[in-house]
Amino acid sequence: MPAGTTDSGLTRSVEDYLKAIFQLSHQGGFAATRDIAGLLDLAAPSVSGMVKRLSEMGLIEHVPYRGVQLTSQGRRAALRMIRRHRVLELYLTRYLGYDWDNVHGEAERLEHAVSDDLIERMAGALGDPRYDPHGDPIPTAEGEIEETELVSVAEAELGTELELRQVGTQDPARLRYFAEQGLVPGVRVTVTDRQPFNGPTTLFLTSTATARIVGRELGQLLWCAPLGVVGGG
Amino acid sequence: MPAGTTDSGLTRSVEDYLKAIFQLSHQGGFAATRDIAGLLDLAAPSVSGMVKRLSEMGLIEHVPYRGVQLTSQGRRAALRMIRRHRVLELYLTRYLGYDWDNVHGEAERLEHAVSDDLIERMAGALGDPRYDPHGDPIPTAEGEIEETELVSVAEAELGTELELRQVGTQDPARLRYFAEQGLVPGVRVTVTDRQPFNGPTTLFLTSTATARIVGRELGQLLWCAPLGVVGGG
DNA sequence: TTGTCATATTCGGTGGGGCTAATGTAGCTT
DNA sequence: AAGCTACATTAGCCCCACCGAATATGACAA
Repeated sequence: MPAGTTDSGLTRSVEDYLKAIFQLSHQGGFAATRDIAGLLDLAAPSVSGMVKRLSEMGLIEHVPYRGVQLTSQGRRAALRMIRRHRVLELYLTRYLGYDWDNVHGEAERLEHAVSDDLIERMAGALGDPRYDPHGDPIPTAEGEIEETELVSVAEAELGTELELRQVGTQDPARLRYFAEQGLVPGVRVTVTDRQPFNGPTTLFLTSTATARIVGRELGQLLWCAPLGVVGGG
Repeated sequence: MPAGTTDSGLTRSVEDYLKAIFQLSHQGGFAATRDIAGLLDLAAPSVSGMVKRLSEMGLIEHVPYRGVQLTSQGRRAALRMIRRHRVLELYLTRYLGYDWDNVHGEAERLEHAVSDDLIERMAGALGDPRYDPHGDPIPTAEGEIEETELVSVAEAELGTELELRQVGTQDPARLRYFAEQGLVPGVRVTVTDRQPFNGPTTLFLTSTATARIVGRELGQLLWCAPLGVVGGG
């Protein structure tokens, strides 16, 4: 293992770039330089420089002025980091008193340092979990990740009963707010109303029989799987 | 926190140097360039360069051609790293199935990445422990470390009953051997014999009533506290 | 005193990864 | 077609932390 590298033989920076690129290329599209820079809080030229190195390493494909895509090798490395991150988040939450709103930063630091061995021990202690505290699927050690078609609360059809699956933010304030509102993965909600012009959505929480009004911005962070239509349209 | 630094505001490298210097300056003496280089597996010029930076940062005092000493600030930072390392070793051993012979490397990687908060959570989960799995004292969060006068098995007087306190190696093979021999912190032993010319020492283990013969090299790794004279001299 | 030798330091160079300022390009608009 | 704007890239620079080669120093021996 050369100096300055982690277990994977990649540097921390490289690992961060790959993770960022993975997150930015949801639908097999290209990740743009400026978006990577935004996500990693770097200047654009730094990204251009790294993009060059990454593509020389065979981890990404670069189409100048268009963006980048992970190669299968790059994707493997990215999924490995995501597994580490999510296993760590769950472990810290389960065993060390972290909450879903403050665990992200700690996992972000540890994900580069822990050995694969330790991650598998943690996963074992957790019973080989499939989801992290935010509901995001944990890739397997073999690099498989569950892909589910989810719909955001802000877009879901009226009258649909949904299961809240993923909360798409790491912002502590928003996460705390969601938790207060009972909007955590696993709860069932029905979309009862939505105001026009990108207005707020009204949800009915099945288990507690209470209503919640969720603005567009937050609604776009709540990802759900449909369970079936409850009320008529 | 500037880029490339850890929680302490120091880089990983700096943290490693400080820890190494602490370990090399047992009795308030100077740590020599070559010894630091040896411990960290670096070339001597690299150490000279870092020594310059560390002394500009006020973390060490450098007497050219003599060596370096930690300042109180440097000592604090070093003890902080040692606390992290030892808390991690104990946590991994207690909760994640590591053994005392394979835990060192993992702790070495994590000690730079974990937050102070996480260390204190681990310490809390462990009940604010005072010793790591090798018997080494864990500095407090405030930077106090227990200093006990210990004597090595290779030097201990004949006829003394001793409590084995610390095992001074991280070498997995030696640690495994010690464990097989029942030579772990906490056991009581009496020195019954020693061959001349730096020969092996014979120990009698109180609890199992068995004898062990320990050569000089290994005997120097086993540190004990005296309990009192048992047999006559 | 003068060598000699081990050790320390200085010098010059490398690579990773970041930055700002300057320049290039794609994709509109007009 | 020309120009504007947003974005990407190149150019030139910095810091960290390492290296080997060359040089300096201290301690001891002859």
